Amino acid sequence: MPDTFLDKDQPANRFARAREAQAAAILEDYVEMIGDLIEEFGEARVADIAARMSVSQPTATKSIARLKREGLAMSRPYRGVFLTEEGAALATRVRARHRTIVEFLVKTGVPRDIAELDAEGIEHHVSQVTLEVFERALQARGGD
Amino acid sequence: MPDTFLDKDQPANRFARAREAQAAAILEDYVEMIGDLIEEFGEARVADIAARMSVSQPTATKSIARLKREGLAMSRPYRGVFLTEEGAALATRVRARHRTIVEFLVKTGVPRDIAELDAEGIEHHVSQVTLEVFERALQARGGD
DNA sequence: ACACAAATATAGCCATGGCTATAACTTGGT
DNA sequence: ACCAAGTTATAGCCATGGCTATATTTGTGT
Repeated sequence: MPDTFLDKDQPANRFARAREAQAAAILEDYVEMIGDLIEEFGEARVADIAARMSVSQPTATKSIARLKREGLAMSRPYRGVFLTEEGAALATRVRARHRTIVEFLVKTGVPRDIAELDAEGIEHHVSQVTLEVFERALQARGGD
Repeated sequence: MPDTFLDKDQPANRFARAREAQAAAILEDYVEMIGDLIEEFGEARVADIAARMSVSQPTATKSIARLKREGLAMSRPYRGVFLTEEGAALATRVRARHRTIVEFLVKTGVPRDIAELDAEGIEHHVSQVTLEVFERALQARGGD
């Protein structure tokens, strides 16, 4: 079980911690989305990644380069992007976490479409402990 | 009642939305902290701001310059930093929101210290609707 | 009054993550 | 086989938010 989602060292104060989380956020988002695209289409094209992120194609290319540097993705020029084992594992964890948060918010009373929007920002800042609390809350009043 | 916390236009997709929230986050953090310092010490010195943000003094100075550009703070060279009316109002809202989120997490079962840490990242991504849901949840099981 | 210490500002560097414009490569159709 | 269209890469720009090193200003103590 992962103790974290993507971090190397833990910072001193809460602001520094939030900054670190933010740095990981984009990587997590890309990895999750690339996973989605591969599942849907069998491959992730740069153009599709850019469209889904609402970002220009060169921006997507640049971020993908960073993913590659970080060992989360692989690609050859002019070909699709694929995830490494590590990237795929991260994608799985990120997706599960996203779902947990959305479902928790919905159960709490937040309309689903708003829960989806909020979860996108929230998910990168929820600690493992809090995530487990959410999961337990879901199971507790789960069946209804 | 504010419909938002700090935004000019609402973006198309969830990732774009999260990016916007992130851009506002630092301003919100600084404004809240400057408010805290003024309350505690009667003024907010650059050095104290830097220390609390765990950031170098020049970095704090640069961010303060941005606050001034955005009309949230005022200062004269080598003097303390103060909030504009708008900045003070934002600080109040941000502080209330922070407290709501922490209390909600605590009520849900998250240890307070962890709730504090998580709230720091989460708070900038919680919509008004979700915040109200949290407030209602607190009132509902509030007294215990 | 002045020197020195402390605080703030400035200069200049870096990486990230946006963008547009353009080059290079792939691919499909004739 | 080749050309056009579509896709990806590259170049080069900008703002943000980090940093260190250094200049400037404030203010304090003798």
